[in-house]
Amino acid sequence: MAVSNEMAPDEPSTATVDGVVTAVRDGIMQGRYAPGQRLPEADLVSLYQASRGAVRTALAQLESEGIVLRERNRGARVRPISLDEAVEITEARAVVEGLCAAKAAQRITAEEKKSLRALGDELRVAVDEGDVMAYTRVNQEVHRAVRDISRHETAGVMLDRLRTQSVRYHYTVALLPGRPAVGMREHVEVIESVCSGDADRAEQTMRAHLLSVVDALQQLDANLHQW
Amino acid sequence: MAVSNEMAPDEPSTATVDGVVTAVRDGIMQGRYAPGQRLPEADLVSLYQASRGAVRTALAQLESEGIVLRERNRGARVRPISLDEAVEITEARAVVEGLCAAKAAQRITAEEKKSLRALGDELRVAVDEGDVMAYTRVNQEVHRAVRDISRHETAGVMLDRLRTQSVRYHYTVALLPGRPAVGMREHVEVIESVCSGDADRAEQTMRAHLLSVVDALQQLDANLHQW
DNA sequence: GGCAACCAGATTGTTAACAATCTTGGTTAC
DNA sequence: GTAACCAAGATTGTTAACAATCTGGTTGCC
Repeated sequence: MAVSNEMAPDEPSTATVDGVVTAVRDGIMQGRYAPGQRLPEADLVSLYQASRGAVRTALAQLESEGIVLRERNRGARVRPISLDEAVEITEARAVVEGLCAAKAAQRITAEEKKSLRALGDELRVAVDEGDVMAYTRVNQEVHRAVRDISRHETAGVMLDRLRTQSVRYHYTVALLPGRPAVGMREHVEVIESVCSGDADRAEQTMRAHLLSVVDALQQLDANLHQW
Repeated sequence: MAVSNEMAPDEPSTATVDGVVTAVRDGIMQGRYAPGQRLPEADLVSLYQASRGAVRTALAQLESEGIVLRERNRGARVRPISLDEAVEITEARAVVEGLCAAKAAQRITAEEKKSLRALGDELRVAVDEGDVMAYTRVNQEVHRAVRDISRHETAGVMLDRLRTQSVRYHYTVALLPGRPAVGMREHVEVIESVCSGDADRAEQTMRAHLLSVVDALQQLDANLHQW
C-alpha cells in the first residue's frame, strides 16, 4: 500500500466528495503526502470511509486544480512541482496580487485599514522573536487580507489555485538566512501603500515583494545546484 | 428535453469523457448552448453516445472550469457570466497577458517576429475590408501568439480558463462602432513593442489594450441600462 | 547469464441497477 | 378562488459488480 495509516493519520471517518478533496488537498499542502507519492483509490476509500465514486470524483477535481497527476490505468499521484514551475507560479502571483493590491487600495475601508495594520504589527513581533512558523502564517494572512479587501472574485479564485500549488516552497524560502527580515519590510510597505489608497504604488510594492520571492527561489535553486 | 437535437446538431457519435468536455465547452463558447440553459445528463448521453459516468465526469470538469453550474439533485446548467464578471475577467487578463507580453519580448526569436508581424498585416486587411468575423479571429490569434511566444506555461493555463469564460462577450465588443479600428491600432502597438524586445513597454501596451476592452465593456453596460 | 513471453495480482475504467431528491400537475379543503 | 398538499414522473446521487489494463515476477529458451 502506498498510502498507509502511519503516513497520513488524519480525518479518520466519514467523508463525501468534498471531504476527500479537502482532506487530500490539505495533506498535500501540509506535506503529509510527498511529491510523486501514489494515491491508490482503494487506500483513500478505506482511509476516509468514502465510496469509490466519491474518491474518483475527488481525484478528478484535484487533477483540475493542478496538484494531482493522473494517468490512464495507472492511477493518481501527487504532482511534483519543479523549482522552475514555482518561479512561474510566483511570477503569475506577482501580477495578479498586484491587481488585488491596486483594487484593495481603492476599496479599503477604515475598519479594514485597522485590521491590516494590526497584521503588520504581528509580523514585526514574529520576526523580532525569530518565530519562523508564526512569520509564515501571518505572511499568508496578509496576502489573504489584501485579496479579500480587493473584492475581486476572479483574481481570488486564481490565487487560490496558485497558492495550493506552491505552498510547499513557502516554508523553504522562509528558512533562507535573513529572509524573514526582508519579507517583513516588504510586507509593511505593501500594507502602508494599500492603506494610503495609492493604487499604483500598492501594485508596485506588491509586485516588487513577490519578485523578491522569485529571486529568493532562484537563490535556492543556485544553492541546490551547488551541492 | 432542455437539449434538443435541433439546438445542438453536432458531434453525433461516440465520445469519451474528454470528447464530451470539448463538445460541450465548444457549444458554450460558440453560443449554441445559451446561458442558464439546463444540461440534463440523459440528454448529453444520447446526444454524444457516451456513458452516464463519462457525462458526469465531464460535467464535474466543466464546473471546475467555471463555465457550468451544478446544484445538488438539480442538475447542471450553463453558467451565466454577468457583465461585471466579464469586466473582472478582462482585468485579470490584462495583468496576466501583460506578463506574457513582457516575457515574449524577452524570448521572441527572429522567426516568431516575422509571423507575429504577418498577423498584424492580416489584422489591417480585415479592418480595411470591414470583415468583423476575420477581425475577431485574427484578434484571438495575436493574443494566442503572444501567449505561445512567452513560453510561460502557468500563465498560459490561466489564460485558457479566462478565455473560455468570457469569449461570449468578444463578439459583442467587436460590434461596437469604431471598435475594430481602435483594437487594430492597439494590437499593432503590442506587436511592435513585443518585437522590439522592450519588456516593460510590451507589458504596458498589452495592459493598455485590455483595459481599453474593459472600457468598451462598461460602455456596453451603459448602453444596456439606457434601454 | 540474459532475454522474451507469460501469468497472477493489483489497480483503474465502465456499466447497470437501485436509492434519494426534486419538480410538476392535479386535487382537496377552506 | 386560493393555498396547502400529495402523488407521479423526471432527474440526479450512490453503490456494487464486471471488464480492461498495467506491474512485477517467474519460467522457459537461447
